[in-house]
Amino acid sequence: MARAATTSDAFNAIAEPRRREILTLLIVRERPVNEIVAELRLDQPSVSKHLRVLRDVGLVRVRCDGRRKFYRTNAEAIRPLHEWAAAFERYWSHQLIRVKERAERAAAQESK
Amino acid sequence: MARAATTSDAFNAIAEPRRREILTLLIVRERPVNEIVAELRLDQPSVSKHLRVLRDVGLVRVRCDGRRKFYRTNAEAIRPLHEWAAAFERYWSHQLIRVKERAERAAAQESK
DNA sequence: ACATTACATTCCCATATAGGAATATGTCAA
DNA sequence: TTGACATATTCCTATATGGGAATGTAATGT
Repeated sequence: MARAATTSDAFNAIAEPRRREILTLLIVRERPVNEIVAELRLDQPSVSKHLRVLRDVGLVRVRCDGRRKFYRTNAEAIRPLHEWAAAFERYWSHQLIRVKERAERAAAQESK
Repeated sequence: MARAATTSDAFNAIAEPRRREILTLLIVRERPVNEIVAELRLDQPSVSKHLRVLRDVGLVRVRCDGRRKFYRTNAEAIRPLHEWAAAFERYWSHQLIRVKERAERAAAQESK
């Protein structure tokens, strides 16, 4: 089998750096497509395709107004990612403590 | 261009569900490959290949002991993901507040 | 009606899988 | 040495891109 589709879930969708940039841009406020194009300096079709992926997994929402479409990030859809990563939080704290302790022991050793 | 390599960064590496399972398993304690195989019921070559990807992006570390290799999750490498997602945290809080307020207004309207 | 603006979709292609099967490499035990 | 055990790598293949170019579609202005 090949790699899972980018639209299979938020984890796959955010693997693409451009899509993360779009999400960061659209969390501040909604924007029409041409503004995203101008801001990120990407081709319009490229932006539309990324937005399609983001929309498919619920990471962005659209509001239509005439011929313009305003997109905005749906923060709620990023929560699962945050929670998955947060489960490791206490471990890196521990690792930092261990690193700190080791450094302190080394410093104490050195000063002898 | 095709999709970025799974080894290009942690975001791409964790897009694969099996790799996330491996990371969750190996955060508790280090384990030799055959234990991962048994625990997750995957083929050994598959596990080795996933571990290779995880190792390339620094998400796991190895300790060799005779013919066995003990892998463990390097929590520190998950931190960037956590921080990226955390930047959206306050927005979903806001969204939740808005949803709550809307629900309350609707309820108030209904009771009239 | 017609040109223009704003987006979306389609086609083509080079590239990177992930899984399965087979094989290679490295280490220990008798 | 030889065989068993533990892990890694290589081949093969179907599939899914992401970028570029071209085209489709819908709404607006004149």
